[in-house]
Amino acid sequence: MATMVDVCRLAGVSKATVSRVLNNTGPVKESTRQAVYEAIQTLNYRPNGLAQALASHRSDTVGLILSNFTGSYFGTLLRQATRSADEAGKQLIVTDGHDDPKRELDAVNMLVDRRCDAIVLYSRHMPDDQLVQLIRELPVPLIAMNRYLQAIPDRSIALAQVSAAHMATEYLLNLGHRRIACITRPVHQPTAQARLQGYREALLARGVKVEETMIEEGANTIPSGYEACKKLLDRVSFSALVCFTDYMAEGAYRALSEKGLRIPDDVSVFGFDDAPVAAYMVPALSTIHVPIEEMTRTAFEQAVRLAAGKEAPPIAPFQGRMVLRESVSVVRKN
Amino acid sequence: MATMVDVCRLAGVSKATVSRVLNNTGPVKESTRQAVYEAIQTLNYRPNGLAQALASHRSDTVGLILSNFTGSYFGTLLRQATRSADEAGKQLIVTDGHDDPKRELDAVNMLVDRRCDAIVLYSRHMPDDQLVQLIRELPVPLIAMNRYLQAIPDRSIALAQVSAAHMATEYLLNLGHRRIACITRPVHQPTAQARLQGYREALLARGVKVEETMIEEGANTIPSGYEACKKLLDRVSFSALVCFTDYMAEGAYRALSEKGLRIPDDVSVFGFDDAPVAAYMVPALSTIHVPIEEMTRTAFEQAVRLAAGKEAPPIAPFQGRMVLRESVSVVRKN
DNA sequence: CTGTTAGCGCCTTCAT
DNA sequence: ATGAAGGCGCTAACAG
Repeated sequence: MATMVDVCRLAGVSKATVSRVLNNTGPVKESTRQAVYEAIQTLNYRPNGLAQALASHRSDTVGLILSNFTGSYFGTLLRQATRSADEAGKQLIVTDGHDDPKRELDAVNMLVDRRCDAIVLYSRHMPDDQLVQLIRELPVPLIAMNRYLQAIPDRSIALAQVSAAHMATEYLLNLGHRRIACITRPVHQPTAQARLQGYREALLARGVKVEETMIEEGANTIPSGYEACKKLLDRVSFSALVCFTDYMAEGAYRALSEKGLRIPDDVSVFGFDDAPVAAYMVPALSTIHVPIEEMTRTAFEQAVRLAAGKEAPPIAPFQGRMVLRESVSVVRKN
Repeated sequence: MATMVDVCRLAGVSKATVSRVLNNTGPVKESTRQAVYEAIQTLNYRPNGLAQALASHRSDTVGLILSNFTGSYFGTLLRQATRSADEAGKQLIVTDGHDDPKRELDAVNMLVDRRCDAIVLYSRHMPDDQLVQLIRELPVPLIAMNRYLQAIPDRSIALAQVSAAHMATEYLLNLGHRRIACITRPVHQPTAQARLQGYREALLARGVKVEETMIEEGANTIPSGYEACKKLLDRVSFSALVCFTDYMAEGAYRALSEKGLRIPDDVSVFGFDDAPVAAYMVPALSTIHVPIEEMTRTAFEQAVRLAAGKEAPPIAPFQGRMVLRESVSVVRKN
């Protein structure tokens, strides 16, 4: 691999000059610029990114920490992340947080060691206060996705979870449903708590008693949605079902079908996320659209802004949007 | 951020010694080792990865180039990639190839500039010979996934596409089907060509004429599978349908359902990939299981092996495996 | 407009 | 067992 000095020799100039034409920093006579270009060409020279980063204190790199790579949700997030990084002229480094605060911390440290310009962390388990402290102590800007940290609203990207779940539940209530079951995500996750809160508040606002037996926990996967729905069917009767994830709704579809129950005639089903599959399920799934792309783009723009030392405004929570399709109807039995 | 010299001063030793305790290279008296550790501790020192890489010519980093992040296929791949990288003690850098040979080349170069120890490239469009040449010229080892490069079998990971498609088609033939339609992936992709070949060969082996009108192209997505199936339904009649992707099968399910056709009573459907959803579709989808995890693991192990300058054996193509579920049955009409 | 000179933070012989 | 010194390849003042 040719190095900068090789270029210097061949072009008959100093390293400073080569550096100048490389980075367009400072004036260079056109003729010498050409000479340098030629040398670069014939030597097939490419600057060493590590050396550049070490000397300039910028690596043009942004790190992304995720703990789940499967499923369209994170696929969409990842795709937008690569695009945003691209647009900002940054390299994206993706690392696994293993759904564990300790390992997420390790990941952050590795990224810092690699001198990332900024870090985007999608964490489900790290406590808010620990996250806030981490962000404050870190030598590079860190944006937390999937959080609303009111102490540092310019570092967090969140979805208005409570109102989104409220919206879906209320919609079912308006259709006359009173027995509304729920398949939640793992309840130890803040996201699940918030959605459950929205679900409960909507019911209570209508004077419908919340029965804990109507709530079953899944693990965000299709199989877990299937199992959770079977448990519910064995335990209680309901005319509507809210699933806190489209995947779990997919599993529920199967469980319902196996019981000979028809959607929405016998049971209305509401999902969450608006996964690409939702519109093609049979029947098409009504769900809450989550603007993942927009949120991801915002996260990266903010990260890049902070990395550049620019002003970075606080970011308001994003709103979910109801997408009504075929899986819900007015109540027909109760 | 504390640096190595800070540690030196505090511990009263030289950089060499600090380096030794850091990397466990060379002997150090136990007492001084402790002193160094303490200094590191109190200074909260973390070595600069860039500087380490620059000086040692190893970055403990492996690059992965992908052009698609959506869908469970790449989700699974990505998850395994992070795991494999982890196990090898490497950082994973994921970059977008944008489904374009030119941009894939850019991505490779950026990774080389960052001094990755090895690169794994999942390319769908770069011609074989260009790929081979690239691999030969590159200063770091590159493993091509989704390819069988017989010139360099130690650098390519492939699935036996032809036989997999053959297997599925033959199975349908054995059930008595003769009118077997096909929704293919974009035909300009080598993968699609190979699968089509398997499909055609199976039919011909049974003396069934291959009708081009029975073949429709999709784009690997649910919506495209839906559209392709609708076109087929408007054009020809068939008792079985082979989809070269489970996603497209999902779309086809919906199209079939809209026409009032039942699976498998009216039409048998065969998928490809064995996505997590396959077992939960209604009816559960019969498909070809592709060992993505195993292939990915192998790719990374090979990459790491090569990066370490070790022996790296040639890698035989992986085999698909039929997974039979509810979506196929003996022919009932024709 | 261009060259000189220090670093950036660490690794790595080679002495001692 | 430890230290001194010279890179790794590039950027960034500062002169000229």
